[in-house]
Amino acid sequence: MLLDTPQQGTLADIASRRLAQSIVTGELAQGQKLNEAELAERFGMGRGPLREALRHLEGMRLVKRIPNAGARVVVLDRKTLSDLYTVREALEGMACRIAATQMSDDEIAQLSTLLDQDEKQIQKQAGKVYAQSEGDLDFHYQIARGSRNQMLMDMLGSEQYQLLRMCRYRTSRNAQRTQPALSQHRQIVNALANRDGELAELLMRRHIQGAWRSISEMIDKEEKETA
Amino acid sequence: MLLDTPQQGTLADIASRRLAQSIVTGELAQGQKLNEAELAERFGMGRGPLREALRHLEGMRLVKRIPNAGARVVVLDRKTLSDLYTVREALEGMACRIAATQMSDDEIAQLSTLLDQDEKQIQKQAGKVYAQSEGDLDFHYQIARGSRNQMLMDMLGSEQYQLLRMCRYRTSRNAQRTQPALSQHRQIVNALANRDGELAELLMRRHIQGAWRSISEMIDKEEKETA
DNA sequence: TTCCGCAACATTGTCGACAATCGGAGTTCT
DNA sequence: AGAACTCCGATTGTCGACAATGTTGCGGAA
Repeated sequence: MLLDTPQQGTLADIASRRLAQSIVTGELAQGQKLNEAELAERFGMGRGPLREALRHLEGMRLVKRIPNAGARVVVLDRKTLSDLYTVREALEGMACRIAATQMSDDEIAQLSTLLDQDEKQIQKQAGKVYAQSEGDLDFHYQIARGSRNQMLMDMLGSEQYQLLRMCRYRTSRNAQRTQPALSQHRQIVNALANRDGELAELLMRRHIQGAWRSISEMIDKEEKETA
Repeated sequence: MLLDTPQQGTLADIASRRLAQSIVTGELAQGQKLNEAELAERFGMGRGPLREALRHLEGMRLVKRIPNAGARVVVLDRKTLSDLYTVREALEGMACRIAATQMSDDEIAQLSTLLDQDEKQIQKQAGKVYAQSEGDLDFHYQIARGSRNQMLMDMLGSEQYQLLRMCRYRTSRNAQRTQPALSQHRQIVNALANRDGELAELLMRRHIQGAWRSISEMIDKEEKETA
């Protein structure tokens, strides 16, 4: 995978990664209070590095800190997710537009190969998960890289995709949107291959809007079940 | 001003704000090494809170940290600024599109009033600075607020605008772009008043592209002078 | 009974000291 | 002379203890 960060630096960095992992996978529930002393002990470190990690996660929007009252795991309610997908639409649309002029033919071909692999995996798993899987994120991240825009890559990579993964862990059981998603990916690659940035941006934005509609419906169902 | 943060919380927050201010105004030069002990003493606090502040500033992209080697003020080279303006174009374009459907008539009217004030100030100051001034940022921030998208507001407010202000302090002496900028702002307000989100987005994107071209030329001149 | 205040507890915020690591000056070997 | 090695000072990373702040539950008064 291209999104994980195996290299281990300071304790604060390690704590940051471990916490991010726990939050994304749902091991730490949304809204859960994060006790500094407890976490520090669990990770075998002092509270200093852990506090720095919390600051970092706050910047990544994975936790919300309230002065003198501690940190809690962020809660992905409907509004927050809606906002997230809107921002993604803007950023990935732009990335896609630029990628159409900046990516090499080789990179675009690799992107196509990636989709072939995904398709095989889908058939093997009988349409289990795709738009919910890491393969999808790889596709999007490769396009972000294609923009050659470091800030764009940072924003999409280190913040947004973590939140997306978090959202997916929460709602992964349901949701079958693999076929339309794969088809849309193919269209996007076509536009990139034709160096049509405007079309590529349009398609990417539509793709993300579609993903949001799918997630949104899923949230509706869940709310009805819960109620 | 709507962008400053007068409320004082923990020492780390105070340090963060003071450092951000010093960096944005150029009091701390770009690329300058930030010594923890020295800064902690200057601010009259321990190194703990200061380190947390540095983590926070790293998240805001105002400083760059290298493990075991300290933190330095970010350097806004041509590529970084180019990336920044591209991201801004995407985000503010989206904000503008949504604002066209979400802002109240009253808010749009206030926006228009804001421009009137700016115009007066320009005439008084004989076209001194505008696209370089905080008035411009106010305009953009009001539109971000109009999107009703908290994530968008956070990104534009706490990160991007700080970098923009930093860029402006660096290049404020030159650059006269007040008239076209004001005119473009007026066009945008018109589109908002007509509830034409698509046009508003287009105009905002052009406006930011124009701003980047202006900044870019300025950087070119500076480089020639320096060389 | 219910609401308010107060006190004891739990948690966060801060500091100073110690350990680990990095960069550089001086030295030595080829 | 140039390059690499080594040691030393400086700086960052980490920890444990203390202070400040929030929270909780108990008891008393209306």
